[in-house]
Amino acid sequence: MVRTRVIPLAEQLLDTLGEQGYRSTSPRKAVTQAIAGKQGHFTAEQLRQQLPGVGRATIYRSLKLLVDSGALCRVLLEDGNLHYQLSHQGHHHHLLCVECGSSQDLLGCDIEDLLHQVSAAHRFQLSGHWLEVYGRCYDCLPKTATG
Amino acid sequence: MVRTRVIPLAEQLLDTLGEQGYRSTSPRKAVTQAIAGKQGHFTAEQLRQQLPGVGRATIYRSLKLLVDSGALCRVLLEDGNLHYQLSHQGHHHHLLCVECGSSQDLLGCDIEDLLHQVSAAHRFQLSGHWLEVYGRCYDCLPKTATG
DNA sequence: ACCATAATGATACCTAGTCTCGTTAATATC
DNA sequence: GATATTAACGAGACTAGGTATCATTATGGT
Ligand SMILES: [Mn+2]
Ligand SMILES: [Mn+2]
Ligand SMILES: [Zn+2]
Ligand SMILES: [Zn+2]
Repeated sequence: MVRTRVIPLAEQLLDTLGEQGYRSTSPRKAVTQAIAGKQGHFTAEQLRQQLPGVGRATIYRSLKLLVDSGALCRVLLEDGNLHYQLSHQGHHHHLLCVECGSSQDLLGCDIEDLLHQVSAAHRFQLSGHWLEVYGRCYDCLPKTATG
Repeated sequence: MVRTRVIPLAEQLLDTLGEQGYRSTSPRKAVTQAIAGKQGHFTAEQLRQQLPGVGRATIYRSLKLLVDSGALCRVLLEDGNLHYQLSHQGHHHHLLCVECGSSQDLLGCDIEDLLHQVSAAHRFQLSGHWLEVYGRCYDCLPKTATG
């Protein structure tokens, strides 16, 4: 009997679903394990190729559940492609490197406050927003001042 | 001979393309006229239905040219659908009403400054961003304090 | 008027995602 | 542990939105 290593985070994801009444099925175990092992953001298609035994509809259904539960966040790349990424906190945004594709969480940003202010000025009742920030991460900056 | 009314803005859009070396063709005239007559945002599909004589590829090609030239901006609705809208100024953002679908340009917003600050704090070289703001416009707010 | 070629539209194709529906398997109850 | 209920599954058809191909047409320069 092979002892498969269960990543704690995967169990946690599954538990989150369980608390919402969703059953703990083996496709969901496979999906949550695969996601828990991911470093950066990924597409549904990548996940699908990694889990050929799981049906396509199930992949998409699981992603939706995890996004709705807050465990995953959607990331819109500059090229328009939608990726997914583990969400370690609540609502937040990403600094996406157009060079290496890495993403950093945007921390200590009072964009919400700013949006509330300007919304009020426009007599607009703010209910949500979508923000993505593109550029180059530190590792991808040209290291010297001249080319 | 029918005298079709040419909307000045349509000519202006066509001129913009002309300055970039693109020919003034009749499909492009049809597209720019249709767009010039639009009030709010619209989808490629709506434009296509309005112009059954223009090929689908041409609709998309024209939209791309106009976005690239800065005459149109893309607007991402909360449901994920991509719309287009005349761009009266340079880079800017929209307050999108989830009730009536209207959009206001977000003015006097120093989000760029804020993003530069926080990017610098993350040692991130900012090159672009995408922001959409969702909520209710003044007309769609409940008019009284109680339900 | 003529020419080079940009632009077009019909069509096939593609990617990402949803829907349907008959089958399977997870949980609750006994 | 057996049974019943029904959530969840997967195969596959389908859809929306958009792109690639390519033979034909129309534009703008001379
Ligand atoms: Mn994140
Ligand atoms: Mn605008
Ligand atoms: Zn990078
Ligand atoms: Zn409204």
